Amino acid sequence: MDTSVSSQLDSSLQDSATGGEENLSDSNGSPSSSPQVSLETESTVTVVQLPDGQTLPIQRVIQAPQTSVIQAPQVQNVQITPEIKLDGEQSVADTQKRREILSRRPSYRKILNELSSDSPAVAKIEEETAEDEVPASSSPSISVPNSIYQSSSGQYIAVTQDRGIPLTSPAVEALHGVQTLTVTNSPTSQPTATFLQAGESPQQFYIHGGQVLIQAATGDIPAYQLRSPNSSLAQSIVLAESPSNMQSPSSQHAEEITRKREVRLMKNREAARECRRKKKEYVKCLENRVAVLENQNKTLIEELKALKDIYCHKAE
DNA sequence: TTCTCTTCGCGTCACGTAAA
DNA sequence: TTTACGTGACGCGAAGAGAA
Repeated sequence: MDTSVSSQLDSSLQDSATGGEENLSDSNGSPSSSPQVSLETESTVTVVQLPDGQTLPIQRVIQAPQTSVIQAPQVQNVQITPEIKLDGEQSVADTQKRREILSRRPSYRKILNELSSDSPAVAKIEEETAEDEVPASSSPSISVPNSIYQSSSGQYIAVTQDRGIPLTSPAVEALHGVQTLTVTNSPTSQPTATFLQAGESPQQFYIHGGQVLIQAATGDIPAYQLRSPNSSLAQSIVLAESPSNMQSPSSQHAEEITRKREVRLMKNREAARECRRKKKEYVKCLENRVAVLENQNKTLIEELKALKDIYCHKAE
């Protein structure tokens, strides 16, 4: 199942063999109950230190086969960020310090990518989530997801694959019922952004990453929630007035502030979603790593047992 | 069936960091 | 210095599980 085991053995060997920073719970019991063994290799003699303080000098009795986890040819240092270590004895007084540490922790993408550079079996987090975003920059044709969205007031907006978007929504009353929106690719837009123009209507629909920003010519600035049938995620529509139809400068300023705030919230919403996704991936990766290290620990213990048996057998 | 608890995901705020 | 971004923390609601 886990093909990453062998590739990760080398990199994480030091940690488990020397009782490194990671506090792993073995399947046999707690780390304190499992034997702690340190190996010191000199030129020809290997000193095996047992948990009871006893040391066993082994003079090259056997050569561990190449597959042995002890004979790791290229041991790499695995960066274990100390922030990951959870210390149950942390006092309340250290909360602030801990917060500082946590806030300076590199992003999950960075951590995972570092891990993956140590061991290629660890999947990298892609720079961008390409699964649900439209590669507008790579291709002039834009594929709009075939989705039906529902606003918070129960209105439906259908997005069809032939780039037309028939709308039957009072939310866009200026469109007078069913209209088709043509998709235009703004040269200045972001790669994943799409502008929609509603026929001859001055209304512009700005679609980015599942979010729709509607520029309305008239009316208030209601906020709508969109629901994609493919996901349960509620997505918001922000209606922003076009600059051609402004009232007093003060209200214009207020609306500008409101619009900026809505855009910021929308972006932050997306960012939070992405951050959670990365965090989940990161946690999954750590869990895999724990499993691998536990496995290694087990193997090392068995190997040590075998070595002891051989040694005792020879000593007799 | 109803209530309670737990888990999960979301949106928002606050803050730190890196880039412009 | 400003801006954009990433992320921890917090609160909320929905969904599921278990008990009464």
